[in-house]
Amino acid sequence: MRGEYNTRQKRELLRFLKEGGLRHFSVDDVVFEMDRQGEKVGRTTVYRYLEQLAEQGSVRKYQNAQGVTQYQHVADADACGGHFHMMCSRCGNLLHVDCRLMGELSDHLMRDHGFVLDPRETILVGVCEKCRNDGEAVDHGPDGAEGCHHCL
Amino acid sequence: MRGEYNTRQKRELLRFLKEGGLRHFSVDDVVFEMDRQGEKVGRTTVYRYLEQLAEQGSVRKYQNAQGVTQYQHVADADACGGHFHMMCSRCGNLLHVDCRLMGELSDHLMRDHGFVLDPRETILVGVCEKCRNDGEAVDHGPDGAEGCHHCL
DNA sequence: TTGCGTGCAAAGGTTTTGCATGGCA
DNA sequence: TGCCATGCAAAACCTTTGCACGCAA
Repeated sequence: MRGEYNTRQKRELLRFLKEGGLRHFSVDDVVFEMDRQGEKVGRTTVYRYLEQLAEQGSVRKYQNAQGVTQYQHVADADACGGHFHMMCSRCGNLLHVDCRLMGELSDHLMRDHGFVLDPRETILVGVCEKCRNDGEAVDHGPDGAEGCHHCL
Repeated sequence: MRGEYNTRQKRELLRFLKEGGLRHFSVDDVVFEMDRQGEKVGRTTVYRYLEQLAEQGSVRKYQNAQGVTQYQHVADADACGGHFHMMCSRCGNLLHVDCRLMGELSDHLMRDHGFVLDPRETILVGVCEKCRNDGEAVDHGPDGAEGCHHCL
């Protein structure tokens, strides 16, 4: 059965994801950055382990604007279950939205359209404030997560 | 300059898209189905022409859950510009949402989060009514577009 | 006739799979 | 010792690019 053995690769991969907070990575990012930290983990192993974590819900998985799979660790399996995400199509960063309004939208779609919205899978796409101001693509730094100051 | 010549491939491709209504296709779907209709069009040409149409706004382009690029023809370039789309993660169908609530959400994200939501790129993911009732994946037929009976 | 459009073939990039080896329990 | 985990190499996919030929204007 899968996930039985406690190996160095699993330990280090999990540590790496935890330390990354809510950052999102491609498989390449993970391989490259872990290598930089002196932890060699095979690309295949990264794919397989992230897939496994995704199935059990402790990482989320989505496609970025370029069609490359991105992964994000959610410490608590429910940490990102209650809110939504916005992705900036310019810089690719993921922002977290925890609005009453999103709940209302969910309720409405369910009640009036019979559609059960999945916050884990849905990503709102647009252009973030910084990119809009800069007028060009920029990297917002390690995370890009921001609290909403106007609704919860 | 691009788009100058009126070729058989362009004509047929456009006809095919128009006849498809709001269906969404992968490049493979287009090549395969057109071939079945007796219209041979090279895969490369399909890629190039769809890309061209996407740039000028008459087809929308997005990644499905498996990371394969999907295209959808929007007869009028603005036909799908003002509203949002929901995709059922079970059957893959795209539904159209034209709610006041989505407008409110846009306004709020803009005003309070500085985020400019793009209706063309954003796809709400969840499970549609039919799949929820069926309890399993089904194909809802050629389109799947539905009007909203409760808000505009 | 000119030069855009087409499509084959090849390259590019990402992800999956086969298989022999390594290492946990 | 038994069996899962790992990682190399190769395959499988999807998409883009190079290039010679075809065809619209």
